[in-house]
Amino acid sequence: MFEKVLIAEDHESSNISIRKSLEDFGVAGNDYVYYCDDALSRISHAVKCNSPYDLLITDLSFDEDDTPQKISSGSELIKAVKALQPGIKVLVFSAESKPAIIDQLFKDLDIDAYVRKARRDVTELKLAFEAISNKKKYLSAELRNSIQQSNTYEFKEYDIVLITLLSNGMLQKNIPVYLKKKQIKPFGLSSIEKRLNYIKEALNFTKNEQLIAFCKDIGVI
Amino acid sequence: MFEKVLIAEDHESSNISIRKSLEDFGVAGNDYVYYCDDALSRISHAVKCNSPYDLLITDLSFDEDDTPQKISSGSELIKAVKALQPGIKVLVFSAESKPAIIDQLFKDLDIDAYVRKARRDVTELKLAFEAISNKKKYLSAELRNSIQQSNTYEFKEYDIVLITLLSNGMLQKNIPVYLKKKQIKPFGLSSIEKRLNYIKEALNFTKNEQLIAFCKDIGVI
DNA sequence: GTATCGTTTACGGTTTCCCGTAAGGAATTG
DNA sequence: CAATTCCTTACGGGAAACCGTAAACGATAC
Repeated sequence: MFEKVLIAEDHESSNISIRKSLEDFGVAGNDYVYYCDDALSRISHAVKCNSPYDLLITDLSFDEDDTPQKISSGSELIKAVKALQPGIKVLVFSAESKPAIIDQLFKDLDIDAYVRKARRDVTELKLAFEAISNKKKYLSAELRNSIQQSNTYEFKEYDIVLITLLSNGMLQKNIPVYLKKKQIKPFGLSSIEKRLNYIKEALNFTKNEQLIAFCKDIGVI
Repeated sequence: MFEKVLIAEDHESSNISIRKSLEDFGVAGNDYVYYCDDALSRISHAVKCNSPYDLLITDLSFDEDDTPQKISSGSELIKAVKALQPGIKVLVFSAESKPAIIDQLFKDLDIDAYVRKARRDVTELKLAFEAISNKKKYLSAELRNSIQQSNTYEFKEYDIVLITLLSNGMLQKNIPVYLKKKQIKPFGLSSIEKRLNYIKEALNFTKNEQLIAFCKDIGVI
């Protein structure tokens, strides 16, 4: 069972529900914050006071507002927190449904549970608490499946540059001069054509328009 | 003040928070459902019993699951509900942030308030309750701005068809046969080229890629 | 009927894109 | 220092898109 839990969630409504499900689960000592920076300083302070948190519950995306933040996303927060307190358990609670992104959380950030904001999310939160307190990981069967099936193309930074330029209306034949100016290699028109072709082939697309639409959908541009 | 409120929201966590903010606002009589079909039958029943709901609070997107639904989205639900009970007030509570979509809700479905699931959403919910009970509409200043900015060009249905086809990878020169088959006029290649040119000119774009990116951003495709 | 106006379609020249092939360069290996 | 391999760039022919102009069509008015 957890003694101290920290909730980092910017949406008031979600924040309330997380707190409520923690209470239902029998966890009394929980704190909540609406900003990543606040979360990190709480963790840091708790570690210094020798009363560290057992569990961090965090969203992935945090809205920007008039309070500028050093840390602006859940994954950055997790990275920073684990640097301070490697043993802390982490539960991510987010609306994100893209398999590739969720997969990375477990692999790169070694999180302990992922619960998607969805139909039975509160029920799942409790299952996740249960699992973590038994030193297990938690991911719903549904999401586990979609991760296995997902074999999306992994966009490199170079790809994003090209696609962004196209989406800004630059003529393909003018991209070489831009890349040369920015010292991005390769800058030959042929290389650019080849790369775009390669991407489209990998995704089974034929036209740039399709690619742009796809990238907008999955959020890489 | 409202006497009877119905909440249609599939996410357990959001559902809980909406109920809580209604209570805080002093509304005792609220019902909640997790499916659109349930919502419609509740409304229908209440109308028949001569004790109709004053307010419907609904999400826009509902996850599919193993319980197949006739109505699968909030906007369909609103349409069906208004057919039964034209006078009912409607508050949409959703994570959707695309200006075009939110704008349509007010214009086409004549909703009374839109609150985005975001940082201070519970506070906004209460402001929206307040506004509606004073027979006013509610939309946050932030969203009002983004709607004004994105409304530089009004997309017709024909435009959407063309842009969607392009974003699906169809060659421009093949669009005429498609339109002819679907009996959409005009279908001449020249007309298509002219129309696309007209749209791009209006938005100050030069390339299709730019147009696709823009439409994805504001949510018309 | 014919004149007029606006819209739709057809056509042709130019530009851009697409795509295969080959040449140039750098790093690696024997 | 060749030989190789891999990556980058150059080139050229053909396809598609772009763009202006003119012809065809349809509705309306006279």
